[in-house]
Amino acid sequence: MFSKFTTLIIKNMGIQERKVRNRKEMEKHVLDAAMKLYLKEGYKNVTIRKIAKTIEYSPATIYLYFKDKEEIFFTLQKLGFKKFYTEQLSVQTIKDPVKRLIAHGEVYVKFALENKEYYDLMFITSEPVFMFKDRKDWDTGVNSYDLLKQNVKSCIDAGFFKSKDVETTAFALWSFVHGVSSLLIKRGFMIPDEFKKHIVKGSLEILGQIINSKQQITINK
Amino acid sequence: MFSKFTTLIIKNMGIQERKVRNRKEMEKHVLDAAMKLYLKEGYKNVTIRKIAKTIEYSPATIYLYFKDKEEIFFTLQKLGFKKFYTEQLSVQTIKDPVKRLIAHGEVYVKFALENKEYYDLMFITSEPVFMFKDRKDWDTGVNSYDLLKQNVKSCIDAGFFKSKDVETTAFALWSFVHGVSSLLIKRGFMIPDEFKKHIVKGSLEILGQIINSKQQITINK
DNA sequence: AAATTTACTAAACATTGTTTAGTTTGTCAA
DNA sequence: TTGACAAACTAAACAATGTTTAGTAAATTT
Repeated sequence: MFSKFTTLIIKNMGIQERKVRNRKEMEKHVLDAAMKLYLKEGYKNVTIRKIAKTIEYSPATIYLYFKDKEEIFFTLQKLGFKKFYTEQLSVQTIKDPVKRLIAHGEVYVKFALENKEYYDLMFITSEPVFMFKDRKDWDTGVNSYDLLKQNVKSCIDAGFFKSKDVETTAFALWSFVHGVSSLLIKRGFMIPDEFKKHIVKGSLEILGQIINSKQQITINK
Repeated sequence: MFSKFTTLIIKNMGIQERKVRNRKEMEKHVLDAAMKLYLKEGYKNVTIRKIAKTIEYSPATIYLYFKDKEEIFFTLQKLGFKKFYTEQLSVQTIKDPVKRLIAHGEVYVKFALENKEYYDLMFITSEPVFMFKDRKDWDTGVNSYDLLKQNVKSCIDAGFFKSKDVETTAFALWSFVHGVSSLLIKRGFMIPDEFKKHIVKGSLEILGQIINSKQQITINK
């Protein structure tokens, strides 16, 4: 009876685990297919039917894994925020507050330009109209902004920046890196390719100047 | 024979003019209806059928005035650029280059926040996938950017800014005001309303600091 | 008055997201 | 192993979309 009992549990658990695994695999297939289609021709190109054809299932099956099309994009967005937050954490090892904040800005723009589609979904497009019923879904986004404010505060505490208003300064810095990123992503065609690197570099130098502002004034060249 | 000839022309011209007038009126009706729907619930809410119902014509009629839905939005975009350029021109009366450039930035953000939908169509959304076959369609956009570069150059010539690179500096400034504008428009819900004015003001002060950078260093408080 | 052009529309088409109702397959107690 | 049950999947249909076609009625020209 003991063996029978255990085998039952073991069997159940094995099956249950496989089922969870299968479900996650299926979800991933859908997300991968959606991202692939989005990459190729944008939001309009991502149809449930095309996703279904890509993963070789019927359209109806997709609705067993995602409530609707919106949820698919919302999930992709969440994945983007997760990756984004992880990459941003990497700068926290830098001790010097100014260097850290500058690196933070660089990582931000780097992420945006290396993950254009994610960035688009996260901060530009309004397509997957946000589902902000659960605040926790927005968590990594909030965490990222908190991280920025924390790093801004370190600089202000160390005597940098003209203003001592953390909130406003953080917003201004965010605006700057977001502006650089989104213009390059959405209006990149306006700028010749050979200029782009130069422009990013130049913009980041200006970012450095903003952060360093107070210090440089006292130096008085 | 003379009178017959002239009356013919006059008659034709009257009819022709009325036809042109009618056509323009109809186009305006369509555009107004589209904008009204867009305002209420965004791009997804603007359907040809709803526009048709609003203006009390059949859906097919709309296709006599616009090639497709895209062209409707493209036209709205062009109207936005026109308004945008006109408003920006107003700062050109300011003689002092620094004051002029700061005012330019203020007018930019002001336009964006007062014409959120236009700004969205012009610089954020990718929905009306751009029709850039004719460069002239993009003219007022280019003019606006040229205006900015001109104003940046005046400041650089007058000894402001750390960098002497007009192209990069102009892009950085554009990034900044675009970042402020687009974040407020698209992610405004993240910021309590009572902070918004404060944040805009603070950001514009930072903009002023960037522009004034060289000057302030030599002053050395 | 006849011919022609213009302004308009009803009806249809293909494509979309999504639901329903049902089938097939897998799981498990007996 | 078998019969009941649940899980996984799908064909077919639905309503809404952008757009086209083929045609009508009115305005205009000849």
